[in-house]
Amino acid sequence: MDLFQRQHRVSVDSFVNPVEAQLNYSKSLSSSPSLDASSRRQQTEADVSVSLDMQYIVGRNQIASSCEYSNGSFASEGSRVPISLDDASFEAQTVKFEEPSGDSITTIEKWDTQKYEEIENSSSLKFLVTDSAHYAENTFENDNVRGCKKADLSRFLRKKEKNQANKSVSLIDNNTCNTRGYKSLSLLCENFIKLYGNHSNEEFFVDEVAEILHVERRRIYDIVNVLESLGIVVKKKRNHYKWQGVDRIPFTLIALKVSSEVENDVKQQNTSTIEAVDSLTCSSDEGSLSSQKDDDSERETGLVRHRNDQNDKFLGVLTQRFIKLFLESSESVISFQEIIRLLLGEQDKDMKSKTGIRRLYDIANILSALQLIQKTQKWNGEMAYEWLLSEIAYLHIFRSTKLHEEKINVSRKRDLSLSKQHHGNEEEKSKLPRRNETLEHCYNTTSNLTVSREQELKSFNEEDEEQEEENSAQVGRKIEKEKLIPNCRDWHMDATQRVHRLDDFGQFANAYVPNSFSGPDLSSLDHSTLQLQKSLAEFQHNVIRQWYQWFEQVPTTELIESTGISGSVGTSREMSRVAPHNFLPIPFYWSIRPLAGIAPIDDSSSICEPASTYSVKNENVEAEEEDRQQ
DNA sequence: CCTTCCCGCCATGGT
DNA sequence: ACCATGGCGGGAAGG
Repeated sequence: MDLFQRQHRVSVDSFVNPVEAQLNYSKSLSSSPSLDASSRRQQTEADVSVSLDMQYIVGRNQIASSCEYSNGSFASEGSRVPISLDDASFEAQTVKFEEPSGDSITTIEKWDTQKYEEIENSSSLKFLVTDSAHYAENTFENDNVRGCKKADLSRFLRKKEKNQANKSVSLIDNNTCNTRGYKSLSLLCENFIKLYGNHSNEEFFVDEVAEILHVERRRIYDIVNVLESLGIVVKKKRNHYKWQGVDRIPFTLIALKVSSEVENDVKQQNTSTIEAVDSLTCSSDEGSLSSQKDDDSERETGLVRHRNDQNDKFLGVLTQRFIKLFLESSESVISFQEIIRLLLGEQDKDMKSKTGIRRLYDIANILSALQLIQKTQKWNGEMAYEWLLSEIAYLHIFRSTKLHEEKINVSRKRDLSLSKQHHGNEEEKSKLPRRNETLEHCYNTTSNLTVSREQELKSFNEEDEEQEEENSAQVGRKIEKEKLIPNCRDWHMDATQRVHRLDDFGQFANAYVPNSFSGPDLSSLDHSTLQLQKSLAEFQHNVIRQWYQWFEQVPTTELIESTGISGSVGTSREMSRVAPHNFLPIPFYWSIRPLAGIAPIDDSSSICEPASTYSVKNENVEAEEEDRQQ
């Protein structure tokens, strides 16, 4: 039992790869105690000690542990210990906790709360008993109460008959629905997402959705506005939206990240890229040059209103800025007060910004329903929100290919458990310059897109071959991987039964740039914007490739489910809604369907999805072709 | 009491 | 003129 109280050393850059870190951690438990465990976040200190004194049951197959760094900061889900279920069905819960060596530590049956508490009291292991139980309860038994069955509801959507309506009403419990919690925006958003999930291209009408979800139309707008700013839905026309799918999120995030990088660049030095930048971040009017000053003056005020013609939905803009905050920050946890200050400015924060704060609550609730953020607390007790998506995703984006490959090679040649501290420090120092470099690369590639793409693909294939030649053991590993991928999927599908949202990152989607960057009318875009969009797509393609490589070199002895639960704080309701997908590192998920991901963007035939999904892209291509013809 | 944030009024602007 | 949108803030529910 005291196994978990041991202090473990954590090397700085082991955040790179959660699976790897996981394995290292497993090794460290089973063999030598001084091996690297993981910290998911970069720490400035050389190492930090982690005490694994708290364990959270976060799902069916695992416990998440939280760890406390020696510098006082607190991070969760740093390491995970796998547990196994005797029975496959969740109802017959006999849970066996085992340490990685395989010895069973404890067995608990039936989610017996008392037993949990006994153990919790008698040992250093701490379980979030009630929350886990609650979690299980809610995802199964209460599914009909809290959730909406997609089949029933969409049938209702089609027929729209009164009888069907009654049936649908029964899905939503009438007695529990009265409390405030059951009317929350986040829950509503959850249901909304459950309703459409990743069924891209499905179209819906605001009034219908409102009817289905039993809310006022006004609430739908709240959600839709946020979803739209994330690219999940697109407005077609009045009262008419199209569901693009939750799998747009990664791309929107990438785009946001890129745009904030660009903004930072502009702030620092006024380079010649300014026009391009302007057209990327704002709507692309003809006055891209002249409209530069008032932007700055507005920025001081705090309440930045982008003078986007019809796109200036305050909630949407605020949402994007909200997210950018996390994408820019080196911390994953930002206190709510800080968010208020950063987004709403100082202001007489008594009455006036009350409205803004209300909106921030709205946004935060919706985003947490999307599993992008989660409510937590800082050590000083301050209410804060935590960004839930793994940071690796974004770090990898801005890592230059060369260095990345170098690193892969290095790590491939030596044991993964070796310390990489020096390497990590170097990386830390050269981080900023490389970002710019990458951006430049991003721009430069636009000039010769098709060629560079060919080259890239070619070089990628070559690399692939090289990799196989390089190490014959690699082949075996690869085969193992082949087996593994379906397993991942199985797990994935299996988990879907518990958490519907897991399924939401559906088919791989192509590059997408949200409206707020491109402006609604793609055909009217100027040349540089198109170029930028293409380069973005190129960029994403590159990222995907890198991720694929990353996955390639992960030693695949065993994959461990990752999780979203992290904080020790939070109401049980919130905990109950935590779903793993957010922590499924995006690349990990993507790697399930690598071929789709690697498909060249301009070759729509090789993409597994119907071309209609890529309306943005297609329009883009069309516009481009028009350009050429003229 | 303070924090959170649901509700719905009503101005605005598209059809 | 109609009505879909969505900014906005009162004030209720939760802690």
